[in-house]
Amino acid sequence: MATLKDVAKFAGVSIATASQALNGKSVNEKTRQRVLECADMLHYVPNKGGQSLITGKSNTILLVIINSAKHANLIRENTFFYSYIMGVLSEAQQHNYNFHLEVKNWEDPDLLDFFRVKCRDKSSDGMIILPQYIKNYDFLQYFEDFPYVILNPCLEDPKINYVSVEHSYGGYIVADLFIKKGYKNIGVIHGPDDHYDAECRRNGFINQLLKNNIIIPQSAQYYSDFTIKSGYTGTRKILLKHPEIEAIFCCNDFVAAGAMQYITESGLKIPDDIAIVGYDNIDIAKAITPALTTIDARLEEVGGVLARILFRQILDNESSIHSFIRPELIKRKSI
Amino acid sequence: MATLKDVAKFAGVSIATASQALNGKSVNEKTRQRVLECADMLHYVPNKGGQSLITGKSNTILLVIINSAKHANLIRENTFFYSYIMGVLSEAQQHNYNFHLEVKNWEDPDLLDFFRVKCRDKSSDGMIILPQYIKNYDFLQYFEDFPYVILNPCLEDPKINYVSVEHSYGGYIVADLFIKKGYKNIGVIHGPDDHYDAECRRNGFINQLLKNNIIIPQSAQYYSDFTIKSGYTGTRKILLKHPEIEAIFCCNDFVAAGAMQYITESGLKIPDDIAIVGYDNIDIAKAITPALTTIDARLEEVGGVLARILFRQILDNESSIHSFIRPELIKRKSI
DNA sequence: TATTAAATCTAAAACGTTTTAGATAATTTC
DNA sequence: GAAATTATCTAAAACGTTTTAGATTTAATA
Repeated sequence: MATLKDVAKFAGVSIATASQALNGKSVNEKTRQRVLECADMLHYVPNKGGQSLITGKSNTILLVIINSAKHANLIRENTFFYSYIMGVLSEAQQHNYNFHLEVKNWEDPDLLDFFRVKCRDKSSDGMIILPQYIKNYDFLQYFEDFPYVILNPCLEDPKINYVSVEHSYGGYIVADLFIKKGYKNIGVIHGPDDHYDAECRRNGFINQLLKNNIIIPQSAQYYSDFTIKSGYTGTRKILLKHPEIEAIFCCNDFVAAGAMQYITESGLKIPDDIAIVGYDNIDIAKAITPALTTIDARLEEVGGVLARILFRQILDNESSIHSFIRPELIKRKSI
Repeated sequence: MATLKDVAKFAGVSIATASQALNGKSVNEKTRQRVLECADMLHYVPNKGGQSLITGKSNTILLVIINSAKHANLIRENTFFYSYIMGVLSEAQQHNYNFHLEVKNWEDPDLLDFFRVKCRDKSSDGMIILPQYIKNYDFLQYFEDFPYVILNPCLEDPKINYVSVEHSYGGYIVADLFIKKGYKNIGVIHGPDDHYDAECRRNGFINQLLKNNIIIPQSAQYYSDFTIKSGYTGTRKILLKHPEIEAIFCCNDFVAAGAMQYITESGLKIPDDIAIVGYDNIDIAKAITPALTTIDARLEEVGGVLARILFRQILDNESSIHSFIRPELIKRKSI
């Protein structure tokens, strides 16, 4: 495999000149052409390791998804991560950066070590962290000057870099929609109680109802694990006890799909008998019948924003960057 | 940031000894302990660039999805890629390898160059290629000894490394199922005509029907672009002309979802009035009502197999590896 | 033409590892 | 106790770049 040395020798110049010619530094135009020709002829491609060693840059960004082992399937089955990934990836490609992906568990005994290493081994220039099921942020101790950004951290410390999707606002929108529609008998299927984003949705939703003097009894609330199945069983549980229910807010679109399966099987009509609202707006929301009214968590956009914030740190040396994104209602046919 | 030199100095040994101590080579156990302690104390982490430069390895594998610009949304919206990704990623992590992802288009003017560079810049040790909408395999010219594996190449050249999912068999299964159920009036919504996998399904399906003297008129066949929408319009087009149709084979689960939307809206019952079979077995298949009978393309498993074949090249220096995977029927409620 | 300024090039250092061949020290063997 | 063996260590080279400071050549000025 040809190296810069070979190219230089072939072109009859020094290594330094060859390097400069290839990197657009000032050299005589005639020699530049000669070097470029030789590089081409020898199929020269710069060695990334060599470049990285001297520049200290890898031209790579790293996306880390941290999951809870208790909910292992969340990552594999919940394709909304795919949207984040595409958002980040496309931004990375626009910056001519490589994209590196890792999935870790909070329970991994080497989790802290993972971060320690990744912040120091120069394999990436910055890190985007998607923490599911918050445990703690001990790992931040290793970051020092290493660029990073966290999605929806549960502590909004002004010093850390983060993007916050205002899920409590998302919950608020749904509550407001229910109120406007005049629903009084309402059910809700929450996310897992240790899932921060789900907690925000829950609070936004419940509080707005409270303000309008609507209280949902505990027996009309169910804590799901975000899966279709738990949406199904949750809905059954609620409806058996509360046949009067007119509308159900589901913490995500999978749960909504499960809810709709149960409701349809029971011979009830959506939205006439029971209205359903989901959350996230993943592809499933468009696929099911009737098409699901849901809250668009703007997943791909969030991925892009995360990446851009990271690049502001990497390229412009900014710090303490925060960004807030409001989810929005997507009206379809289920309410 | 501490380097090996620092660790060595601190421990009072040479750089060589420090390196050997850290890499489990034979050194006196007492000095090893000393070196490890110092490394720890200084927060030492080996620099990847330096390592890669000398070893020629990056401990990284690269997954490249090649799409057609004409069908740009396929990648972003069709989350079955997510399953491939998870399959590859988890295998990579088990080998302690990093995972890089790229999405390219056949139309990218720099596509060839991309491969030329990636095969030579030492940023990865091998490449998995998922070509959608086959154009050609010119890029293989750059691979020489660079480890790679292709999913479903349209040319099954014994010299190249590939995994072949027998989609024609998948098509065959569905045809057989329809025949066993006694359906005579059958509709089919194909994938795009320039999509190789879709072509295989089509042929397997059509041929098996032919063998049983069933011919589907052109007006009961529709070429979709794999989206929900085209499933919807395709189904409408077919059913308006052929109200007698009893079953429809959809080229993927999105299309099946669209088909089901139209059918349900028309007041028809699935599967009583019309049976539907999808393809892929992505999450949507479980989410829609009734749950979709479909062909499991074993996406995550395929990702794992691809990665393992790549590692056989990287680690064991094997070559010309082929693997064949049979899709299988998943019976649910739509037939 | 001599002097100065600008353009062009290069030698050498540096980045942080791993590995090899050999030096030194410790241990075993007879 | 000397010779042979083994264990332990190190100096130096190598990997392939980029960058810096200065050397050389060329062009511009007076």
